[in-house]
Amino acid sequence: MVASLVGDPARANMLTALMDGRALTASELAHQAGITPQTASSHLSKLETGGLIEPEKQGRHRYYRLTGPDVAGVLEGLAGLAERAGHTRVRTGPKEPALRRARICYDHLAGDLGVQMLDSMRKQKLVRQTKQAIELTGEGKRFIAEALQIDADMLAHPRRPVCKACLDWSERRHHLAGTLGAAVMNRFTELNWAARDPAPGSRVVNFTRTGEKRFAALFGGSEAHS
Amino acid sequence: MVASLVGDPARANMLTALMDGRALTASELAHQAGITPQTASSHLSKLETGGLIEPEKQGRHRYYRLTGPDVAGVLEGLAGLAERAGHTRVRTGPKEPALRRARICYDHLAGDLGVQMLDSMRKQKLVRQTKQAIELTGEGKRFIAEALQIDADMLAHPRRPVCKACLDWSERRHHLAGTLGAAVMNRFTELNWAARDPAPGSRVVNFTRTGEKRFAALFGGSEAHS
DNA sequence: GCGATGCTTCGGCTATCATCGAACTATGAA
DNA sequence: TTCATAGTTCGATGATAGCCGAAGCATCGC
Repeated sequence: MVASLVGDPARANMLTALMDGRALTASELAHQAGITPQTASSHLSKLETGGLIEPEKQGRHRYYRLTGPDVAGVLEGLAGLAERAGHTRVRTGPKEPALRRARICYDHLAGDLGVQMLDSMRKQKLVRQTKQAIELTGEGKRFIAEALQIDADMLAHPRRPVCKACLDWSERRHHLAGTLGAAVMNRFTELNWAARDPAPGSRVVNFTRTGEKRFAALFGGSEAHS
Repeated sequence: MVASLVGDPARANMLTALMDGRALTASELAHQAGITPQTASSHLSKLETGGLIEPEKQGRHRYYRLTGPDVAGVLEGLAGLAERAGHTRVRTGPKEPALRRARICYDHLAGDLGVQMLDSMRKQKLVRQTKQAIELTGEGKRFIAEALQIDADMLAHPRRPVCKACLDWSERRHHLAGTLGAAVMNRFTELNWAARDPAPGSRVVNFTRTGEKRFAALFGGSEAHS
């Protein structure tokens, strides 16, 4: 059963550490989970046979990453249930509000700001939502090229859609995923508009003052409240 | 942790039994999971404090149901991951293809036919998708009143939207949930168009010959393949 | 009242599984 | 070659938690 894999605290910690989409080595994951390398090795092999993570050998290191965004989606869903149940066990630090405002979901922006961005993009007709998929409009392609210096043609990927709606557990609405979502988040980091919280294992994203302003200029700071 | 609750086989069986949206008594759930009532009682109280199920007392019976469609959604997601991993442990009966074609998700229709129905409703402009929510159009209200004898005004519910998109793990696309989704499925059963598989714990939905024809007439049988 | 049924609580048994120490393999560096 | 680091496998230990028998409350029917 997949759920029992996620059920163990040590494994859950490792998976949470991988939620930001990076690939981490076995010993880094062991450290994150607070267990010895031997124990971690056992857990990692279980997660691998369960299809939740996949390894990549590089020299004498073994990097592990989540097998796909859908895994991250289910993990977010579980976190949402825990949240809803007032399941306030440990781990409820003071960073909770920050986590709701902006955080990494696999490799793209989630939380209040993530939802706001996708809303604004729809309102500005930069994207068009057909069925469950999202499509970039011509105007949208121009927009990301000019405002964010992202070439829409570079976003094609064999195993992943360019745009995708990902359900946000804290906002219960969609934010932007897919290669575009990842590229936008990446751009924000490069432009020094935002940065991942340096605390190990944290998924919080901190915006700089200028980043906050630019973001508001592009995607509406205060007007779009609903 | 919520995942550890779902991780235990006995509890997973009980939750699976509740996925069709019915409320079952404690002893029925114990039987489904193949355990004694004492053990089941322990499990049920854990699931309750975990916020996954909620009880309703009725005479000397205690009926349990899932606390909401979002719980069913996460369970579907987990099932999807298990499916994707080729996680073919036990329980992979011959009813697999039938399960992909039509099954109960919480209380509404899922699977191939469920996705096809929502697609067709969008194409016929019976519903309008704004953001993550779905709305019934005026034409849609006329349609369900005439074709299915469902009064749109009767669908209001304090804790639940009328229409909602629910992600389908086998099709990876949305099907119709919410009170309308439940009402439609209910109507199909009443009209003898479809029936839940009699096998205990099964989520398969079997369509009758006439049901299949009527469904195709309303929601497109072969034309809408993509 | 009495018995029967549905469900829960308590206590003890047992098995599973996470954990770590120690030893082994493999890659990289000197 | 020799040493160091990254990772794995093996074996033993220990704690958690599922499980059931027995007993205790409720509710229903007579």
